[in-house]
Amino acid sequence: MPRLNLKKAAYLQRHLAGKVITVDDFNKPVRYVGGVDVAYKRRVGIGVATLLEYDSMRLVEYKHYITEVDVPYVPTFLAFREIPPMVGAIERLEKKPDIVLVDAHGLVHPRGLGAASHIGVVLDIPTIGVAKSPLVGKVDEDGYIVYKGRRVGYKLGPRLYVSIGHRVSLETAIEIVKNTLRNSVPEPTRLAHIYANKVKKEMDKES
DNA sequence: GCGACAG
DNA sequence: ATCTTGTCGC
Ligand SMILES: [Mg+2]
Repeated sequence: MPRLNLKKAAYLQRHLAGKVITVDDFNKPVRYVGGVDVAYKRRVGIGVATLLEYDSMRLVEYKHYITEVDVPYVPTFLAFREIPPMVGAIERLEKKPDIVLVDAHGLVHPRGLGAASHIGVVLDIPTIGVAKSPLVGKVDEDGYIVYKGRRVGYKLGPRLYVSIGHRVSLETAIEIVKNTLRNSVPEPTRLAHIYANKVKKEMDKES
């Protein structure tokens, strides 16, 4: 059942954390921004990836990927639960996003590898972590999330925490997320969340 | 050792 | 995140 060896999982996270790139390394100017989220129906995960035009925040396309999820949710190990459905959905996109917003933390993590960074390193794509609640660290007077003496993220709102995922600097990540806001909520992940739940409800009718 | 703890 | 319908209010 719980196929998750926390000992090995933590080791893998520390290993991959060393591969996280914290400087801008993506196509500029950004044309397409992606967003990913996952909804669940029992043990079935429904991952959704959206792709929007950066300048207009208009949805261009979105795809979903359904897969069985046997890994339980364990704080700081979220990636092992959500990466499969998220990756499946991202790979189904016809166009490729220049950077992807992930509904989770990136560098704001005990071992420096939240799900947003984990996905970025594994797929080698630029990512940004956009979480709705804190995980670690303290917010200083300027809004930066400080953890172990390092500025790992930024609190953009009461329910919005931004952090480096992969191949992007914190300042650039903050700027990009700001440009995707609609009523204080990142549009790419907001839509991914909505579509994931829509697919889920379709499944409810049947089973 | 105790408590916190993304989604 | 999920379980779960209707209902109050703009
Ligand atoms: Mg989510």
